[in-house]
Amino acid sequence: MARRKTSSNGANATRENLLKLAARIFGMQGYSATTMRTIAEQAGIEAASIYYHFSSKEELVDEIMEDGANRIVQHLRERVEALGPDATAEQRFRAAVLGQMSGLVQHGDFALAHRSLLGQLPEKVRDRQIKRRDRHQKLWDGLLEELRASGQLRDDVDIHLARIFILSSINSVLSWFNPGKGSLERVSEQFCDMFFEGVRPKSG
Amino acid sequence: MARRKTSSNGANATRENLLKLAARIFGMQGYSATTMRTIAEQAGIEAASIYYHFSSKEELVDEIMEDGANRIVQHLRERVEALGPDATAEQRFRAAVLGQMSGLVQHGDFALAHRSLLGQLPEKVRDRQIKRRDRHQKLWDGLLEELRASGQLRDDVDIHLARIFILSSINSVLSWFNPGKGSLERVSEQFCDMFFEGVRPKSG
DNA sequence: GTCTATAATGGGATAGAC
DNA sequence: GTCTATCCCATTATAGAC
Repeated sequence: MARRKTSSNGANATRENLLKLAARIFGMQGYSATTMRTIAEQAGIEAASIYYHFSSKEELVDEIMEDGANRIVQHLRERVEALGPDATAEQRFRAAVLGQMSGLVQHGDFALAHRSLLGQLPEKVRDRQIKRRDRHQKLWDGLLEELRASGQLRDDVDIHLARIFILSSINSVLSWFNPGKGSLERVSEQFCDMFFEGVRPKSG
Repeated sequence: MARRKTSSNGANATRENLLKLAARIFGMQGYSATTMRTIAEQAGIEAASIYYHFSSKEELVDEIMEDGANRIVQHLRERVEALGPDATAEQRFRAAVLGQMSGLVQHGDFALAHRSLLGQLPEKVRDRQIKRRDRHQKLWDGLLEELRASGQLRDDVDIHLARIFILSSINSVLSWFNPGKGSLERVSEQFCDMFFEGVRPKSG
């Protein structure tokens, strides 16, 4: 995926392992509360050994943020594009909802880390992630404009508010969804149904 | 509001000031990254002086969490109960949506701190706040059940998912709403309209 | 590639003067 | 009620052995 240091295979395996472990711990405890010692302990090595793989705590967290965001956006894009060119706007929208949800859940450690760390980071790392988030929101605005062009979005609905409305719900799965009981497909379908039809009975 | 130490008026003013300042800093930087020295600096005193008002960093953050949650729930309850006993379920629901939103915005520092700190706290403090959140969710489930009893919530809509759906959107205002441009009344109304009617045109 | 040892810094908290 | 001075400990990061 990303650039590698000059090193053997064992080093890269350790590196990947450190990224995953660190993502989980950063996500649970926050940036400052997470120490290099704690990460090292989980990995079964000494803290100093981490510095062979990452030059600093900041570089480690930077890579976690990049990696996490990349994985989820890529997951979402693949799901939408897999529909092919003949899909309707609504089909694409529904695929995007499920796509983002399943991306968040599948890469849960990175997603949790990304969300919980955003506010707490060194400035350079944070600025890059905020720009990335803006691009991601534009992707969603595009999906909603397609929806409007195809006659599935009322004229009096504000696109930005509609995007906030659906994205808040999608992203909330991180805080409560339990893969053991319940399926994401069902959650995604119910959210989309509420989004399109509302909750009020038709013969109210 | 809460218990006071035996002290003069000046002490309580300083204490309140410390709570507010600390809430803002905790909310921005997280629990571990926020130092007693930083809080003291913002308040124009020395770090050691904080310990006259609070016995520890943990007690300080505990009081911020309690205070923040109390303020917002009370604000919401007042808005709903001000409607009187003859209000419809939908009127009560819409008042609750706007009530929670305006509570979050008015007590922004405490609300932000409460949200961003929840995962990072000493166990005892966290457990109490999680129980509080559960009670708050039951309040919303109650509002939704009233809605169903009054025929305004479709039978195939899951109450828990509907609660997550609307609460995620409400709570998101903390991350993006700018009181300078736009009114909460309008946001609340649009969210409620989308929630009840959906975004699809009636003659789709 | 990982270790031990350690440097340099900054954290929470306390003692006691004023 | 706030200060100065200080204790003790944890942190990031480096140096150099293996």
